[in-house]
Amino acid sequence: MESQDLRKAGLKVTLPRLKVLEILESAEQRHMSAEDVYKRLLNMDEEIGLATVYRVLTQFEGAGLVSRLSIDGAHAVFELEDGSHHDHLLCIRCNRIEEFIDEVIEQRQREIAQQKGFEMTDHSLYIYGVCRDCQQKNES
Amino acid sequence: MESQDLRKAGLKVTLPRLKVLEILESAEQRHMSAEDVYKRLLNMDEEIGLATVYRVLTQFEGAGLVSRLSIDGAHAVFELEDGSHHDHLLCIRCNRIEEFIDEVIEQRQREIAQQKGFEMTDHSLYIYGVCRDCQQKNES
DNA sequence: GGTGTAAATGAGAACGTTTTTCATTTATAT
DNA sequence: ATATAAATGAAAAACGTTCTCATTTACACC
Ligand SMILES: [Mn+2]
Ligand SMILES: [Mn+2]
Ligand SMILES: [Zn+2]
Ligand SMILES: [Zn+2]
Repeated sequence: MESQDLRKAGLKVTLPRLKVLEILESAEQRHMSAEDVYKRLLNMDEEIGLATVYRVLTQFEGAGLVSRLSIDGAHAVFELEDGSHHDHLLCIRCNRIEEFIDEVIEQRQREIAQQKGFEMTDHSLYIYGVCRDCQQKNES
Repeated sequence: MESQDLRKAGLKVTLPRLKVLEILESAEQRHMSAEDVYKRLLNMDEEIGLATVYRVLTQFEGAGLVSRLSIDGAHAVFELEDGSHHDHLLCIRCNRIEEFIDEVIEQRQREIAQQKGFEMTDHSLYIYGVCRDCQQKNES
């Protein structure tokens, strides 16, 4: 019952919020843009505006239910927050997104921040490349 | 003589391009947004449009003369390309930007890409935090 | 179950950054 | 000097995202 998640987050239980949560939970793609979510809503014949989708996703972010990736110049994408930090690998051909976590990198980042006198609050790491599938498609 | 840099890059030698190059070379801040460059031009009483500044910076990027940082949701910032890759630390209070390079992180990234079957083409790493100066200003 | 109130929504306007369009100007090869 | 392709300025458009404001809705209380 997702209603509890919403109430716990101090948000009223409304149809747009339930539907957006449902989409994020059942999507085959874990990382979705606001536009992706909006299109899915249209397919489900839900008359929910794009502005509402943005609002809801932003509120979910504030409530810690989702996190937002700000990839380069592209759209922001959102994913359900599962409490575990991770970073991302992106295919520049097909936009596939893979996740990874590397403690060595995490630790080095902390050391670099300390060495430069920074109190680290966050970091953002994206590795770009061509995924295995896209490499094969390109063999000539 | 910056004209040579331009000609080498296959770009005609024009006043806007010379001025933008000059600004990037003499700026006290190594990282500048298009707007920053444009404002500097106005101060120098050069009547160069913002669209031209964007165009020139984008061409310089294509020619390998400058590189573009796409920081989170903020403006893009540009810096003169010196051939040496580095990553960035950003102060979330005063927007100060510091540079660093860490071979351990670079190497781990290569390993992660390989492990996931990606042919790595690029990466982007930003560490966010509060710089030393801004920490002191906040002591209560 | 009604009622009142604050919160949430939809539609479209506004936003800030960046790109495009198009008529005019300019650099450069001849 | 001339011709031609490239570069420019100004304004409009594009883009993703946020805001405004009139209307609707959730839900605390009776
Ligand atoms: Mn993820
Ligand atoms: Mn730099
Ligand atoms: Zn791919
Ligand atoms: Zn600072």
